[in-house]
Amino acid sequence: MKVRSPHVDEQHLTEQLGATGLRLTPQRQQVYDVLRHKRDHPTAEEVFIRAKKSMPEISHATVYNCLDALVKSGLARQVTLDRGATRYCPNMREHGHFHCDACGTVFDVDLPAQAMKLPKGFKVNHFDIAIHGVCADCAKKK
Amino acid sequence: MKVRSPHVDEQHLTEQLGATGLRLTPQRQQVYDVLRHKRDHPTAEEVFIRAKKSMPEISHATVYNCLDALVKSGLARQVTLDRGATRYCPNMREHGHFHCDACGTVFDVDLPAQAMKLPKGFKVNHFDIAIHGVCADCAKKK
DNA sequence: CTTCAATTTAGAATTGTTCTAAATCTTGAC
DNA sequence: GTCAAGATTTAGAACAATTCTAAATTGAAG
Repeated sequence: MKVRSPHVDEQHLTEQLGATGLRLTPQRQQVYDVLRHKRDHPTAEEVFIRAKKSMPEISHATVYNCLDALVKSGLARQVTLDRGATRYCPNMREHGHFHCDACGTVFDVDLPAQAMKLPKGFKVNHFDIAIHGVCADCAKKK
Repeated sequence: MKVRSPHVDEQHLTEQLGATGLRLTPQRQQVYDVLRHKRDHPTAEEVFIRAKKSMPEISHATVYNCLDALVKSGLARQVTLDRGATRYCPNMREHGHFHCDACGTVFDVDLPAQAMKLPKGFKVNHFDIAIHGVCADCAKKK
């Protein structure tokens, strides 16, 4: 009998990963905990640095592997703004990302875009929508 | 007296670049022509290869410089999907990008997202909205 | 406890982008 | 026109982000 649940949502993690044919490993747990702990849209490098604090042997490649596993299993999302490094976000609710051109902070904002719900005082310069899916031709082929 | 206009929108280009304090150079013209000629959202590398066909001495760095100049002047947009190379798009109309997960093609699609206007038969897996602007704190500071 | 496949690891390799310093081109002042 | 000043281009080096590789480790199933 398990008495403690030292990590967030251990069972949920196992289920989601399992459904994609992946295992829950200590490293994946750790990476997920890092994302949940501070939701500031860290890059893979930042996740690596944070994860090392309580798991000093974790490697770069593993962080990328874990982030990919989480994304594939629907536990996290990639956020790509500009040309810089990809960022990661454990918020799976439908939402957009507001990037402050001045301070660089990335905020989650509500959708839909019709009248995009932004916190008071925010000013939009421009926004990009990227949709992923399957085009008509490819859908037919399958 | 100029008799021919060998390139698309030469005057428009000069104006837009000029407004940002930049000059219209043969290289910038060439890069812009490449983007306009085949609107398949090429990466900087692809633009480089195409531009070389009629301007063999053009360099890598110049292509990046030109693309940045076009983006800054509002003549093209960056499209960042996933972790790969940034793509470029000369369509300045408000629109989103549909990435086919099967064939990789990137299609322009109409907005707004309320009932996102997709071509018939397209299937959406997920979409990301990235908004750029200035947050309330930073707006106050200025 | 053995076997097999999945996962992790360190570090090398690759890819995409930016930087650097020198050469070239433009523009405006004369 | 000529010249100086500044912008732009160039090749290649440097850098940053990501992926790959091969060996070691781990975990699950029999």
